[in-house]
Amino acid sequence: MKEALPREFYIRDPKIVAINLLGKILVRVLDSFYLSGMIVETEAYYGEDDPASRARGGMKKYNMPMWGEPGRAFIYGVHGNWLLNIVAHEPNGVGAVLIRALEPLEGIEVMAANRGTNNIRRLTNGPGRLTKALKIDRSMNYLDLTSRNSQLFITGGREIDPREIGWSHRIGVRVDLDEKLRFFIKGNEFVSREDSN
DNA sequence: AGGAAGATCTACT
DNA sequence: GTAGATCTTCCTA
Repeated sequence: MKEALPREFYIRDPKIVAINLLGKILVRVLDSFYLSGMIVETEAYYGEDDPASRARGGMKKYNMPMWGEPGRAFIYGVHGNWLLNIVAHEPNGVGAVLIRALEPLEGIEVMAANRGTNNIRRLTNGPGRLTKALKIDRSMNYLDLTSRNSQLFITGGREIDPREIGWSHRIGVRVDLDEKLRFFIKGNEFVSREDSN
């Protein structure tokens, strides 16, 4: 199996990281077997100047990872769901990328059991759904995703042609930035929702 | 101590 | 398409 993506991958503008994470593989090591899926939908979040970011309002105990080391997990809860982000920013910056949807690859039966459904398309096509399918919760906060020794890491997947990528405003936020910061693989059936450019 | 908001999900019509 | 459940965290007192 391939190596984990190196730390340098995440030491860039969150928007660049969000786009480049499309097509990569998220791997969850559970007991002695693997659950994995290809990342098909992401969103970029910035620092205190981003009204939709959890960094808005300054550093708190729960959002500290956004100021921390790129390539680590940032996990927090909304509406009773855990959401998985990857810390991503330029040196001395603040930011993270939300993983919004996966295309399931390995361990589909286990994911189905974790989710309590046999509908493959609904296994991991949303930020709260994929964390449940892969058994990701707050205990994995700030875990290093650049190490193959971690229970959660990211490896290279397939190359995505820029023309395969669609984008839209971020979903579920009340006040968004002018720039469209949600990215997805066009036509992929595991994207949470298809939107126009 | 209590209330409200929020990067969501499910079930139902 | 809409309503209600959900639960962590923050803000105010």
